Amino acid sequence: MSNDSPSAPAPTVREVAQLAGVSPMTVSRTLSGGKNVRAEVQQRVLDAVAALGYHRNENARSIRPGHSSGLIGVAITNLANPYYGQFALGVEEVVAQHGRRMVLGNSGEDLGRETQLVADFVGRQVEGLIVVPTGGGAEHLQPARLGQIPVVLASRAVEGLEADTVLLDDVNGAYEATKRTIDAGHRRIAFLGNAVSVSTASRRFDGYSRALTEAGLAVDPELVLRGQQDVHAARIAMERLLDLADPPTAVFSANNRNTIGALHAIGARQRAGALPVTPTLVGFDDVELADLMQVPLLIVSHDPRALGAEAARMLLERLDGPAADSPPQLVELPVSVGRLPE
Amino acid sequence: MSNDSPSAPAPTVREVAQLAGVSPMTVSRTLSGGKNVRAEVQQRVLDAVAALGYHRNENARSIRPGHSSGLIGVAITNLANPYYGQFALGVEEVVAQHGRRMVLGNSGEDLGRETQLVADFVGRQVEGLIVVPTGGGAEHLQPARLGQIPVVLASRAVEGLEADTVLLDDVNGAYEATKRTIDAGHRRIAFLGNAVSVSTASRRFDGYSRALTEAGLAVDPELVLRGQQDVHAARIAMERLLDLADPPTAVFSANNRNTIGALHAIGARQRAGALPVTPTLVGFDDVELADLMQVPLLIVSHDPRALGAEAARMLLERLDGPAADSPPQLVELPVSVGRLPE
DNA sequence: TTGTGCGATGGTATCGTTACCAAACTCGAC
DNA sequence: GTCGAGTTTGGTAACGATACCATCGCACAA
Repeated sequence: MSNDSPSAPAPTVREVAQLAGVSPMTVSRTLSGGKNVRAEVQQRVLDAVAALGYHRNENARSIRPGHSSGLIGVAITNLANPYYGQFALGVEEVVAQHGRRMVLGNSGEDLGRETQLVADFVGRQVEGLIVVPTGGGAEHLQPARLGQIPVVLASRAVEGLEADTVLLDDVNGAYEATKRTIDAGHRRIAFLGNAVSVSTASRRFDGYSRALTEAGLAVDPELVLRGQQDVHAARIAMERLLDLADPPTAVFSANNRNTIGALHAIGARQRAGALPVTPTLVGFDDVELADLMQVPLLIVSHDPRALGAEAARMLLERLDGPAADSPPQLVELPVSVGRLPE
Repeated sequence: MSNDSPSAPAPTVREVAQLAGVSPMTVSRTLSGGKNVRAEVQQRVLDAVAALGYHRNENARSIRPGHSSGLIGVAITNLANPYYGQFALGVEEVVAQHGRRMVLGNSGEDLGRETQLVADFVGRQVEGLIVVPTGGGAEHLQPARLGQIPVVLASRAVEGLEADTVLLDDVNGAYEATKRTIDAGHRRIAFLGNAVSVSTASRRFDGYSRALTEAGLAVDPELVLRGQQDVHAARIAMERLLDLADPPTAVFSANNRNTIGALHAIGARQRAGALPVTPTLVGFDDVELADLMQVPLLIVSHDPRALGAEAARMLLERLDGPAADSPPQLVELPVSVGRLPE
């Protein structure tokens, strides 16, 4: 009902107090529960709050001793990947249940941006950090740099950094999926992966190669293509595999970007009638619609939302839990390996 | 190098000053550019900052007059939808370029949570808001409630709210796609849509029905199914259409959730060999892999990242631009309508 | 030598809020 | 009517950072 001047600053507790005819303290008390304030006075205060459109200044509150900001800083690598949208959702849901808010930044797989993000989060007095590390550097996450702010690493580990970490069971997922592919009779199984420096990529490669080795199969360098960070690069890599003199009969893809790229390459050749034998695709991460493709498919599936939720839970345990000083924990969430068709 | 006590509070400018043997003012000056501070003193200060792991408290800074928080509040409806991940990415990129940070909240299509989110953002002194409104209420976004904080509505408009708005060209996109479907010979074209209260849904329905009407076709209530908010509901709706005595030869789907659900329904029947005629699918929003499906498909595509970027640009124009008081603007971003196969 | 001007530095007050203490008031018991 | 206990209210200081003004010192010109 009231818009004083065109560029009035936000109203303060003082102005509310004046309008209600009380002291600022009474306003403050009313807004934090109303203990020891007469009901009639409370009503006057609340009316004044509504009339002025007053909101407590959380930043001012947060500089007072004992009070904290209620912010959780989240740095992820690629918001364009639906996987990380789900991850962020899981984080958001859990922290919101605990009265916190999420500040989200996107590093774009760039260590410099990640470092900047983290420094900014700290300056904003976040209570804790959840980071999907780009890898390639840990300096900016060391406790000496962060002071008392706890950090949880999600999805990827960082060497040389002691911190709570939540991962997927990458190694076993990749191992199990590759093993089932071998059991189905495949002998030439290729590998498509993202950047080697990313810990998920190397863990999944480890599972893949362990399964091959255990079955007495060699890891053929010709069939291992790594470093594809987006769908386009993955498609080109898959085309290279299809063009080999002796193409693989199955392909293990280490993440959903690579799976989608591979499906595009396969789909294009199918339509062109230029694919004598359709390779079996084994992919880590769920892909919407993948189950409808005309390609034999085995998915190692998991729930990124649960991953985010678990990271948030670990962080809140440090913040609110009793054992805030316990040693860093490592949690590996299970993945589920589907079944190959027929 | 230094971790005093197990639970030391974050160091303050005072402690840095003491360690460097200067006054807090000199520290402050050094950290904001170093004007009028001797180089040698600056170095001492910077050493002390590094030794203590000091970060300026942005919250304390932000309560000083003239200084603002650098935060942009973003409320979206469904982070699980890849579309909104891309949208958030567009926002983040643009605001980061302007030295701001994004605080992201997910409303889950719930007006109560949206209201709470917005109030919280205001309390945290965000400089501006970007909201994808759930619809069904505008009270919490009225200028009287927000004070001087500018708001940009994205993707969906809100009736009775004067605010900058950026939409897609929903009506024309739906009209054009429907028209091309009619031109291709289809006469029974169904409609699958999300909640009627969502403005995109009704705008796209408008375009659909206008195209039908102009072609002298009636909107058949039997063929219009609305209110499907997720993939599962959409699949069931599509199955109902397929079960009709006289099923549609084409289906217009108003968003990607409905498109994916419809593809699942169609795909399942195709595999079961229970689909005499595969209907043509016309869908708003891009869908990864949709182009590889064995279904005649026409996509009305657009770039959610550009939508987010545009919303951020409009907001920053209000904040930093010269014409901060100009009347609310409405921008409609173009969509691109593909071509029907053969 | 004295004066002038400028660069370097520190003291103080302030932003919005609330913890702490003191003061004023209410009510019932004697 | 007086006292004490409990409730309600307000004043003051402090959180961390910095704008503003005062002060100090130095170099150079007269």
